[in-house]
Amino acid sequence: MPMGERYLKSIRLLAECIQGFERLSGEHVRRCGLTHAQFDIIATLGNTAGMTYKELGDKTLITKGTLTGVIDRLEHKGLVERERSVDDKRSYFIRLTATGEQTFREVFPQVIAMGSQVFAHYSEDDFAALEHTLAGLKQVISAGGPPPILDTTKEII
Amino acid sequence: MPMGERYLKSIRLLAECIQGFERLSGEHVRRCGLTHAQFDIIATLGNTAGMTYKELGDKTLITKGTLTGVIDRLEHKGLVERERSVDDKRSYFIRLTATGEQTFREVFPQVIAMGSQVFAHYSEDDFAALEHTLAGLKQVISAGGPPPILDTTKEII
DNA sequence: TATTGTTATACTCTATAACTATA
DNA sequence: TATAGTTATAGAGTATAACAATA
Repeated sequence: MPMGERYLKSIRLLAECIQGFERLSGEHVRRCGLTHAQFDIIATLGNTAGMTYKELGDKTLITKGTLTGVIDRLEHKGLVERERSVDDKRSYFIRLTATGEQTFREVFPQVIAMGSQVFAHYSEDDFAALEHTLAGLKQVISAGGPPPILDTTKEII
Repeated sequence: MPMGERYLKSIRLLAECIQGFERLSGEHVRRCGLTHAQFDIIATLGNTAGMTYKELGDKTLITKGTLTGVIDRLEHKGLVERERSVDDKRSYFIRLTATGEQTFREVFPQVIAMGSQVFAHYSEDDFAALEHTLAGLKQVISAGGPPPILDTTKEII
């Protein structure tokens, strides 16, 4: 294998892990009538006082034009609500309604329970190793290139 | 943190890694006028003699109804071609055309080169550690639960 | 002038179910 | 009867650009 493709196996594994996890969690999400994007929003807003479109878009990687549609549908379902920001009148705060909170508390634990079963046999060391390697990976990826120093001996985040 | 949520950090990291990687590779993919699903097909067909819809659907997790549309658009662009299977006349083989092969050889190396830069400072040990943890993760996820034995001392695949 | 969010457009993906032709 | 792929439907996500209100 050419050295330029050395990382491909990792990326393939990464993609397969995500696909697999989403396939498992997707059942619970869809059972509540939520799409993946909608669940992303609910999960992002859960346990917060709300945030602006800008923040929501940055966290979920949904562009503003698309976000309006997703929020519209969630608002129509009565799961989120818009409120004008006091500081900046161009801006809206989006937050979960009482119903939205309820959905969050129902769906999220189901996904958590499913994940808990998957990871039932992971030890503290297994988790630590997984987090350490993923944290390093995340850092180089989000930097768009290698970091100044890659210290593999301690936790990065 | 409740023990039931111990794995959430890993999943968040996993999702962020994939998001970050797709954000980087997405540029190259879109620059060639391909969508993510279309690139999946091109990448899956690359370096193969072709495969049936069933196989393509299984590998890319695209359901058959959707797959017809994706293949239609790729065929319309002249990147793939259908050919009736000899063994089973219900079945089609899908393979890259010469143009499709060319696109594969153009786009894929660009994504590879981008990835190579990202992973430039990864050592052989870094790759081994990453693959080992991801392989274990993939196994428990695809099994939908814990594996019979989780042997963390050797490579799983 | 720049930014926040909306609207409009056009396309793609998605799941689902009914359909055909083969097996 | 069961399977491979198509078609039809309806909804949802996506990028993009033009736009209004505000900063």
